[in-house]
Amino acid sequence: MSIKKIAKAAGVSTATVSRVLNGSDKVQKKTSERVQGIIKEMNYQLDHVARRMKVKSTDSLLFGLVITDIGNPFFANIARGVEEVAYKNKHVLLICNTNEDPEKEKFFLNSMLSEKVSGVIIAPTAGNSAMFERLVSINFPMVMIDRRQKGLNIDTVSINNEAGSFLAVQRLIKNGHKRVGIINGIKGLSNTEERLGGYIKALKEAGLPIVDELITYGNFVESGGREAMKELLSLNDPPTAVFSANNLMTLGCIKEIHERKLVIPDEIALIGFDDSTWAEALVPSLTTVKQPGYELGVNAAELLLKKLTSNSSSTMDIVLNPELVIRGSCGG
Amino acid sequence: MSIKKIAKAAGVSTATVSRVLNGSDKVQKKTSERVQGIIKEMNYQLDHVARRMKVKSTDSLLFGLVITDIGNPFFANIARGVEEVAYKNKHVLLICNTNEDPEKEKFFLNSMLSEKVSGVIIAPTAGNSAMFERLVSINFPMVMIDRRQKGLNIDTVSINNEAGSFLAVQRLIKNGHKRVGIINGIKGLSNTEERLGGYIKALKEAGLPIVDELITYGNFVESGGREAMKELLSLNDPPTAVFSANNLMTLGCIKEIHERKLVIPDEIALIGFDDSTWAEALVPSLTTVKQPGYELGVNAAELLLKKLTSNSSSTMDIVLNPELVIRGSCGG
DNA sequence: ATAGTCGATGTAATCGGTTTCATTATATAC
DNA sequence: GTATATAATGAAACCGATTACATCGACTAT
Repeated sequence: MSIKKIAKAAGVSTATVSRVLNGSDKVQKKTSERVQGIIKEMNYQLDHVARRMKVKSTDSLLFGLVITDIGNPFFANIARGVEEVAYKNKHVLLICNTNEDPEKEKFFLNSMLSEKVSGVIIAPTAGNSAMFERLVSINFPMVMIDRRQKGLNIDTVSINNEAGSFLAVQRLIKNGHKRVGIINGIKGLSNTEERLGGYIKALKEAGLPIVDELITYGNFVESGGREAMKELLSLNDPPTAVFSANNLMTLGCIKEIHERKLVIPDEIALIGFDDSTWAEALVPSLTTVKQPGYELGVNAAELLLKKLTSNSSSTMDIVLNPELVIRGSCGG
Repeated sequence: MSIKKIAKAAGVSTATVSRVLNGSDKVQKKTSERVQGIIKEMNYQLDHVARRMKVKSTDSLLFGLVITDIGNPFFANIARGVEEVAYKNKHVLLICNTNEDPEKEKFFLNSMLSEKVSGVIIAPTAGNSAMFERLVSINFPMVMIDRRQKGLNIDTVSINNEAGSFLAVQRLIKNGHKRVGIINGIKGLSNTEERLGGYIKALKEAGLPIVDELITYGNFVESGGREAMKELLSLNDPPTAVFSANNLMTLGCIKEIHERKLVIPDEIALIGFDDSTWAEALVPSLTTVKQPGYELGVNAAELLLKKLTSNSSSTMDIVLNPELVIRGSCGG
């Protein structure tokens, strides 16, 4: 079923059908109605692939979303937000999951170009800065989320990681802890660095020393959190409180704590980053820094849409504020 | 950068370039190498949109995935599995999230057609059977997951829900419970019905009565589980054990139980459906029926691929077996 | 030397839309 | 009644690939 058949059936040219389809005002009401009738009747559906060949790529009705871990509820929430806005604007989503692998990311970005998406929303890995520079230089519409790449003139939507981390660590200190450990994310990512920044700031503000052995890194998944927790708990003078910079790693922490039969928060206090559905169900319930993932997704999608319609090349950074949700695990 | 420019630069026709691109054997090695050199040099990337217009749609290198709740780790795992197989086969994924809304689902399915995906993997809502029939009748490659539509001749990959539910309820009975409640999913879906089947079977086998008031329904999200739990606990003779048919609803249950300060498993035993990362971290840890979501996704994608290359119209049902992961919440 | 094969390559149609430009029909001005 | 502006529509080029068919040259067989 093509536009040609509709044109023939309606006794008009394909140009007119196309105009009707696109709601052009240059077609007589009578004609338009007749054509629309036939479109309905013949159950015609526009071929987006063909359309995409001619139309400027900003109108392709297709967004790309590249995230690093679809299994992490934080990113799932982002996807929900992006999808919501996309749906409202009749866009459809190409979603890719890099699993923090730069090779996959490169393949996916090339796919996005080759699929002629209008633009992409991406949580970048640390390994493709050259490619990002190239994309920015050809003015490819892109919004970075969750992480930034320094020195890149590009729109970003992120969380104020430093503030979130600061709030958490400050709280632990306020509750009397002097040795606070951190289980941070992947080195080299902006969010990891910012979270470390907040941690340090809170310690400094309280006049506490920055102790190297209390600063550990995981890889954003459960096993990494568990390993880091083992490391911390094996110290001669282990921390009495821990801030874990990602929800999956927090689960790893908790499992290690349970295995060692330590009592939260009396023997070890804990605050996680990124609130989850299950945080409240834990015993004791988990204090977390709540990141507005859904809103982040919504904002990123709206920003991308705006980008596509305006032709200004100016960029902006949207920073969403996290919130400390105080529950039982931090004591106090 | 188009095939035309490459052709000009290499002094050959576009046909030859296309042949080189597709690894056709009818091109001289010398020519092929020269063209490939130029492709590299000019950083040419094939335009999949244009390609998709000519090529049979089974070769479009694009899959659709339609799920009902990307925020549910079960579906996130499925997506991971599908994506893994897709990536290995150089496919890219159009992912849509219906949120159990048939209108959205209809829109998405139409989009998929219009985007000329090779095929789709879908967890159907209950509201579009006419459309599914139409799609099957035009032989549109489709694999249904998690849920089936009765009377539809279509490939499916699902979990043996009845067996899973049976295992759970049987366990609760074995642990001495005589009044076992169920919090089931959305009425009208095959998985919901099958889970009810397993529940009934286990009760019957134990010679226990089927009590209507112990059978409740939620909507697959936390709030629904909580409401259902309230209902059960408000009965004159409340159940001593509950089987909850979905992980998010289980969280709702637990929160309600905590609010009422009931002790799991002594005052109320609990088994959930679908294992989650957090199940083990709860206190007591949560006994669950583990569904192999990732494997389900992998199988669905492989089945779809097979479907596309074979031209047999025969269909199959792949049923994966769940597993009871016994932890603390079921007592015993 | 001629015909017939075969392999490598080119020509041009095609996929299904959009859009520019030309054309026709209608309305308005004088 | 003629000229001109304006509105509605059509013809055809185009997007960037694939591919059926045509062509051409080299080689083999007779």
